[in-house]
Amino acid sequence: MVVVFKQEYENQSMSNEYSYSRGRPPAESISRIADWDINDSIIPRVSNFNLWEEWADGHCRLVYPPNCEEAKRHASGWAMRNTNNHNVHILKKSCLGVLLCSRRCVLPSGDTVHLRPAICDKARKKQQGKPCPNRQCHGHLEIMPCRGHCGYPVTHFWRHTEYAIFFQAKGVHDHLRPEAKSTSEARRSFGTSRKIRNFGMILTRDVPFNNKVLNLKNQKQKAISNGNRKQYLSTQLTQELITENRNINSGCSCLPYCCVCNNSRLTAPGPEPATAMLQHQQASYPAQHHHHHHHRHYQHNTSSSSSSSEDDQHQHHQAWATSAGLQNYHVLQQLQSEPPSSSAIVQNMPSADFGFVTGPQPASAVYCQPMQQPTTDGDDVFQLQRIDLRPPGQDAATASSAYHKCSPTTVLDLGSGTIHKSPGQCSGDNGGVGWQHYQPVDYHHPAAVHHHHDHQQQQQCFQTQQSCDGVGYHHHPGQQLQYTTIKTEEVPESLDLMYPMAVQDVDYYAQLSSSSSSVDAACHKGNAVVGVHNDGSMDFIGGDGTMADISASQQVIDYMVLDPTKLLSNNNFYMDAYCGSGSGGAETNNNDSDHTAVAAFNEFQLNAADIHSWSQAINQ
DNA sequence: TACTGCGGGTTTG
DNA sequence: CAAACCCGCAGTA
Repeated sequence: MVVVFKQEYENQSMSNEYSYSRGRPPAESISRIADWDINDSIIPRVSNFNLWEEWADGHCRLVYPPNCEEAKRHASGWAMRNTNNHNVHILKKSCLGVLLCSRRCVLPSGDTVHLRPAICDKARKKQQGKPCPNRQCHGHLEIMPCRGHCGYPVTHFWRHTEYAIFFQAKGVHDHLRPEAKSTSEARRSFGTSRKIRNFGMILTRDVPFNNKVLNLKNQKQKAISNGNRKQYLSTQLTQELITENRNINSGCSCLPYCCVCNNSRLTAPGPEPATAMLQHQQASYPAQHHHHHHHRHYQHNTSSSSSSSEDDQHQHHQAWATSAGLQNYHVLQQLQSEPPSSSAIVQNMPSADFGFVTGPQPASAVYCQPMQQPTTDGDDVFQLQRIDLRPPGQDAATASSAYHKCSPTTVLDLGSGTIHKSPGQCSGDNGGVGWQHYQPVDYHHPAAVHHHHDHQQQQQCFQTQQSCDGVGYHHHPGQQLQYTTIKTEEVPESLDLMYPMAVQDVDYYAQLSSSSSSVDAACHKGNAVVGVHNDGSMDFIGGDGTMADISASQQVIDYMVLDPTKLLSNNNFYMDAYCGSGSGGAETNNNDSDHTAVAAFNEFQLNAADIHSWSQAINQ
């Protein structure tokens, strides 16, 4: 057996400057493509390891160092339960899905419920049927099982060798990420579900700095019981956020939404229509890769020495650099009026900690926009993202509620840097009509302090490739990120966005396998387009999904508006668009509208659901 | 009380 | 036969 661990190391500056994008593994992590299988009789010895991926998703193979605590614990953000595969050498786990509200309630803030199922069967049974944490909802908790692997739960395999810990995942989670394990544990330590209910509402309404307090206990315990564990966690903090989710199908070549396997429920209306899409897209959303300042390779002697001040800053930025922060940005704004005093922190726990996902998740990726750090000259720009510096410029609640009502008045094509304006329509297919085009303004790398945001954003907003056999990640040195700052002059408050774009620096769609060509159309992620309302709400729009869009910086593109109301109320709306025309993605879509639908659907996955990474980041 | 790993056993395709 | 699944047990926190 020829074993080649394809390394995709970048030199540090390169990784800082160019490397982050959706669909690619962390630049400092080795490729998720490996010429080994967990079931191989002989597993190669390796010395280069992947960074820890808490939310590993899709078909992937990862190698962790033998001293990786998370790997040793076979940890995962997903709720994975042990499954007996009658192989003492390989530990197999299957996903339990996520606990959802039976009514799929959406809080005024836009939050939804996504609790972590208990691993223990008995405890899990007790969870089900309990009242929804949303006090104003009369629904009950129910399990949405994972069917991400051809109709069966996603499975994780762990295999230990003397020199490494091998991890292999099969399937693509078709549901929301559950709350982070640390959050679940913390909540449990808090007490009964009744408390949860109350907490949930409090937190959802208020602050995002929640779990910092919520997990104090946990942290204490960890620190006490684990010696230098704490320090390790600070390292982990970065690494966990580096989680990169994209799918590299080595076994099943089905598309995540239109699995061509026999059992895929996604090809037909499933029992959980209201959430299937939301969940899938959420699940497919990569954990955030942020903050290269803390990036490090996993070597045999992994260590961390972040200063407290660094950590503070790190956490501070991280809250905004992660999609979770984005999800809650409006909540943060509310919090702005109050200094984050300890009491406030105690009272205000983020919805994330209690299993809420803020906002219509499909569109939550849109929230990344306010996070874009502008050049320092724009006081009128990016007020939202500067909550740490000043009071918010907009009312979050307004933005959230308005989100459901209107389509964007301003749309930024993240791929081309073109800004489109419209009077605002509420249609899901009004793409392009009436939009004005603004030429992108190229601002090269802004202040270094924003680097992590840049990367974060890039990863968030570039769709990842998924479910394609053999995904190649190619870097083209010497090219730079392009930052596009848009200042809307006519409607100053309507939109100010800057978005880091990888212009021609990444070949997202290089296919290593000829077999992937048939699914190119479905796999390609086009330009991410974000619409921002005057009130701060935003819609999410996908590009046309063609490769040309990736590098084309100023072309007019096709796009469609993903109407959150459709996403929430009609699970099949975009699904139909996605699957209906392409035979489950198994055939190439040549029709432009199909491209649009496919791309839009894929882009739909771009949500700011990485609440857990964010939570943990805050914690640690 | 819950998590985790283990392993016997059953069901299903 | 492989894979998924159920169940109980033991150790641990």
